[in-house]
Amino acid sequence: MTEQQRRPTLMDVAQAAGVSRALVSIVMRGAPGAAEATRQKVLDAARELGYRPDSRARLLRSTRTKLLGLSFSTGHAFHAEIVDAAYAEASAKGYELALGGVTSGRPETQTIEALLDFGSEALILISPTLSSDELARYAGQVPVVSLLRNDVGELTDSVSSDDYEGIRMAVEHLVSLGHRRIVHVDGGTAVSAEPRRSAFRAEMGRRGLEPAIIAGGAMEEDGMTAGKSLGPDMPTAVIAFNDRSALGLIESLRAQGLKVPADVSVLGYDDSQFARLSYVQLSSISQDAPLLAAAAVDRAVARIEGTQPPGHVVRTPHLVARRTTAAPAAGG
Amino acid sequence: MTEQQRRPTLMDVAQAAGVSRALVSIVMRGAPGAAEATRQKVLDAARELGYRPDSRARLLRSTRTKLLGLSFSTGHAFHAEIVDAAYAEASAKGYELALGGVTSGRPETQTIEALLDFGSEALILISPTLSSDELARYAGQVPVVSLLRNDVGELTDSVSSDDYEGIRMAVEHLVSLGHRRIVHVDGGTAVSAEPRRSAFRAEMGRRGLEPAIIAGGAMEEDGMTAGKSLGPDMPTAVIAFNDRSALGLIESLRAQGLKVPADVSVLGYDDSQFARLSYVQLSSISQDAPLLAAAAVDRAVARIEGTQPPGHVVRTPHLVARRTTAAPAAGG
DNA sequence: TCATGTCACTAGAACGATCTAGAAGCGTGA
DNA sequence: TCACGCTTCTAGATCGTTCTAGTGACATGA
Repeated sequence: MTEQQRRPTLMDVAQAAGVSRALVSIVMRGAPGAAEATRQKVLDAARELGYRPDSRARLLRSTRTKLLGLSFSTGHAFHAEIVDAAYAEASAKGYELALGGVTSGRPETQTIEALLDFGSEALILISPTLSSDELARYAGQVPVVSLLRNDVGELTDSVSSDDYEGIRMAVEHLVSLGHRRIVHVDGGTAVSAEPRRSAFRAEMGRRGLEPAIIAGGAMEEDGMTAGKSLGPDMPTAVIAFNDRSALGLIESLRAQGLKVPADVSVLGYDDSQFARLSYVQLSSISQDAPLLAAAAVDRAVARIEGTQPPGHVVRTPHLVARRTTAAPAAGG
Repeated sequence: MTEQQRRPTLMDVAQAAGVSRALVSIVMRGAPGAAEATRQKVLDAARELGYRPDSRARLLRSTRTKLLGLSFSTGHAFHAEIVDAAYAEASAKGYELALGGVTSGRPETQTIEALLDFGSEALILISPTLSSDELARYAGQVPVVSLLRNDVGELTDSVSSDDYEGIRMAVEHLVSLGHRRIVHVDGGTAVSAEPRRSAFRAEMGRRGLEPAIIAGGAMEEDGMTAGKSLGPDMPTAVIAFNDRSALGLIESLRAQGLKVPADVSVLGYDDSQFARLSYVQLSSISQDAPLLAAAAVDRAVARIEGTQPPGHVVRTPHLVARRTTAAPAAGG
């Protein structure tokens, strides 16, 4: 049943239309240099045969691939949002996206190699875990844009959100509501956990408050665990490393019979889809995935097409106040 | 800074090693036909120059690409789990994976075209929404495997989980716990919502029970809404369309002051990562993503390498009983 | 000694597109 | 009439591989 017939080539179309291969190439590319009548004739023949240009051959000849490689972690919902936005921005700029998934069994380097093999003209890496040196090695081959992480050395571009400013806003928000005893459940070894930790320390210190930090992580489980250890000395507000941790934290507080935000305010980070769920309504710091993604794509395209040196773009996050933060109880 | 020097080719390596291009090609492919000493000499030269085979040229010449196209929906965590497993299975079979994301702004056809342009030798589509006819058109070009959906016509392969059996197990589980008043919150227009609906009707009917069905969907919000409409005539158990819906449902029940599973048992579907979260512990029907993914990859590879006709693989799901299902209260 | 086979290697033609250089057709002005 | 420029079209080289068909060297067996 499956007709495994050879797929038509430029040559076939050329013969069908009675012109040369070169002219068919011109028409298919939409390049100038073909009379309108011939153009139509060729297009008709191509449609008739079901011709589809062979990108391998095309790309081999014309060093341009118009392809951006994007690596992301499967399982990070926040990354998925970035992928969405990146698709839109890339296609608006006339580029296609090659996706590479990083999973537990598939290290980042392997994903990057695959993206390069596809012919990516630039790489956009979401929260890369490679060292600056390793990144620099790739950056010698193609422009590399690190997304959500900015300590990547001079040869790699970066587009990130201002972690300090995000935490400052978080502290500011809670303090202005009247909170004084605020705890930060950190991100452990996750990318950008450290800058947030130190930002928290600095901003609390600046206000003369005690910067209590508890070990956490990037997942619900981490928030759960942190929530339990909070027990004896319960603060009036908690800033979680991210939304997923915040969700686990809230769950743990509930289990302890505490109400959010009546007894404890909880602030997330990322403003992910979880935060927006109607039954969660998590107050969160938004890094604005679509904007970041667009900026990263723009940066990659600029590097490909221009001769600009690598640069570091930092965007300011913003606070999205929902239902999990409020003024502390009178006795707090 | 960025040295934009031409990347080395087979020719460069050949000259450096003092042999012919063909021999370098043989060595790089690990093909037989080269003396060990020469092999080493060539490999050294290649390493020295930082040679990396140009996949475009390679693929152009050897019609084989060893590439499987996989389309998935960003935002579906369950799909991400499949992607993970597919990567592992594909690489075990010596294939690379090309990922294509389907988003709201990027229809399935566009994703498929992109995957074909990359040179995919077969397509694996997770829950495709195209009609059988449209799928058949693509199936004329390359083998197409539909994952999680099996009503795809004769020309398209499919790997799916037995929805009837899944629902049967769900009903069986709840009935054996002592439940009689069971409601199914369905998946609305989602893929495989219909087979689950009718399976529920049949299995309840077979037991002489009333098959109550409430309109739902695939997201938390849908479960929330359904949960509210349950109000006046609360059943003792609910089978949700999937885990996300189940989560919303549980949240809605909680808001109504009901305890799960003491007052109402809730059963999910997919056994996704959400179900496994320690604070959720959702009982669920597992479709076993890794197994399904592996089966789909196997099927695709078999179709590529053999001459088998399209086929439909159906796997049996299994029940994972956790903490959200229990015997109904005495008065129930 | 000579056909035969095996092994290591090579020259040159593919693959299917794009690109360069140039040819053909046609109108225009000197 | 001829040179010139413009538009439209074509032949052939080219991209970096793999594949086909072979070549030469050497060993083997009759």
